[in-house]
Amino acid sequence: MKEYITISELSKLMNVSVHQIRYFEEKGVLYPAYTDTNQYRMYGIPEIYQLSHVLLLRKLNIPVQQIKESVMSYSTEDYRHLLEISLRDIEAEIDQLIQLKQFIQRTLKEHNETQNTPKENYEVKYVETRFMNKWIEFSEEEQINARNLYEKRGHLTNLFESDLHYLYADDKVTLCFESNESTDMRLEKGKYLTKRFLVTEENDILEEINKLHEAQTEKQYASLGPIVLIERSYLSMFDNHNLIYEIQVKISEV
DNA sequence: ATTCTCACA
DNA sequence: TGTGAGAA
Repeated sequence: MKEYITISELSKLMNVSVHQIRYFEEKGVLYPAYTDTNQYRMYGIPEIYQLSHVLLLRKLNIPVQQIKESVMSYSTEDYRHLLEISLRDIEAEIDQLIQLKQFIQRTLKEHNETQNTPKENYEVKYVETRFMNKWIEFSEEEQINARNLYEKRGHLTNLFESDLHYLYADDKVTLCFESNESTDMRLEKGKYLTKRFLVTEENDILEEINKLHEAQTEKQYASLGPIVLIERSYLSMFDNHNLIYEIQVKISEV
């Protein structure tokens, strides 16, 4: 009898919890070799193999129910198929993680940039063509609230994970987000009068729009398109009281 | 030390 | 799909 081990010994051997071993038994994927007179579960070599088999399939995110089916009735072809499915799932996961990684890197980089340039000055800079997806259109007086966000909700999944673009033109505000594909909306490449600023209250935004108009007329720039207000919403993670904005307008020097 | 059951995430 | 607590 001594060549068999108890459940806690098996759990230490395989680095899993005692609980989990019993759970596998309840689900019908691993049974003890026999149960001792004291009702203790006892396990031998075949059970150790079986447990590693189960654990391996679990690592591939295969549900226990399916492991049970596989143990009972799967052909080698079925197993091939099983692994191919897992491969696809794992690759999808890797893609997601890469996306997350890039998001983190972008955010850290942008945060550094905003930290290193606390200047609140206007500057003229060249900006490449950007494609916009129109999301919501509303009038200047209208406020954004949870309700109309919800009612105009589209297929948008990662709401505040990208920069929100507010385009001010013809007394309308159009809320957009940037896209890679070429859509009907676009912001032309060219020189833009730009400024970064922090906002604590809604009113600050309107103020900044007026200031931009002033700066523009002062320097005699003609505007060649909407005023673009970019909200770095995810950067507010670093500071709950402030949102970072960049305001832009395309200009032609006169 | 191990068993079972129940509640919980 | 597990985990944690409590009683036996």
